[in-house]
Amino acid sequence: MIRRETRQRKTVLDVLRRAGSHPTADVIYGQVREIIPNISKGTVYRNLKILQEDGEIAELSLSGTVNRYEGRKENHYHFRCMRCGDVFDLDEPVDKGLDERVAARTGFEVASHRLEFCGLCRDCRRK
Amino acid sequence: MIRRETRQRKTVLDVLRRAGSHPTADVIYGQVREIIPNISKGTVYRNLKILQEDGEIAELSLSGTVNRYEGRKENHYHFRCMRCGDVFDLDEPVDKGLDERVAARTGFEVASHRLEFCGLCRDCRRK
DNA sequence: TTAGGTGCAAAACCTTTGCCATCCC
DNA sequence: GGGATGGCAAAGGTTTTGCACCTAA
Repeated sequence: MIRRETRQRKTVLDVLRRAGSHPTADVIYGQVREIIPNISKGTVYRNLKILQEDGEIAELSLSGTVNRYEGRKENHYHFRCMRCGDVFDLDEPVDKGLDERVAARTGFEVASHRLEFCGLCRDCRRK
Repeated sequence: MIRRETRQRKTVLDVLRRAGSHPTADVIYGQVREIIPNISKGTVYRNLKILQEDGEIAELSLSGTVNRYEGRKENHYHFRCMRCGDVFDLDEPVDKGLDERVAARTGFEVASHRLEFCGLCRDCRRK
């Protein structure tokens, strides 16, 4: 399947890259609609899926039912505030050897790992 | 709100504790129904939520839309096979100091962390 | 007795899909 | 031209909820 460059797909990617956060599909849809007012939700979902397949973006399946997306490519870790629900990127260094150690110990083929912290963010712990 | 001990809630917890895996709500529903044939799905969902609130069980929000649940209380890590979708518990030692290090670095209050590996399980990598 | 719980069914959500028109290469 | 995409709306699947009836304490 040869990908075609469409305005819709490009805009979805742009919005996500510029977001700097981890928006839900619905939030992305809202922002894209400011640029392409008649874009449909189905198109946003389809393109989010395609961009994932192409490795352009990643789907974050953190807690909760709703998926969130992010545009960064390098692996990094996340912190989710249990009060406000916001998700932050962390600078914590990524342990590159972790995958290999687990692979050696389990016999599984380890492709990647994902580390998520949970607690209260700076703003919420003050309240 | 004072909790009452009902057969339904007790059975949901029992099933999950004995499962040793990470079943979806639907799978739990199926197994509970072998014991209480006329239990409703709503009750299973309600009790899964209550048991979470009480810290008896945990919801795993790994990839995919469907939530999975587990009965273990101590922190431990998971491996998800990207082909068969199964989730395995790992023996990998839990890094107890990790939360504190991140807390010190970020100023967030870190309650816990969750580490998930992704790849191919032993069976699937052979195929 | 009575607040909490259950069953049932409908509603609410999020996401995917089918279809046909449209657009890119 | 022809296959990839988009828009629209309906379908699909999971989870939540309202309500009347129970039931544990």
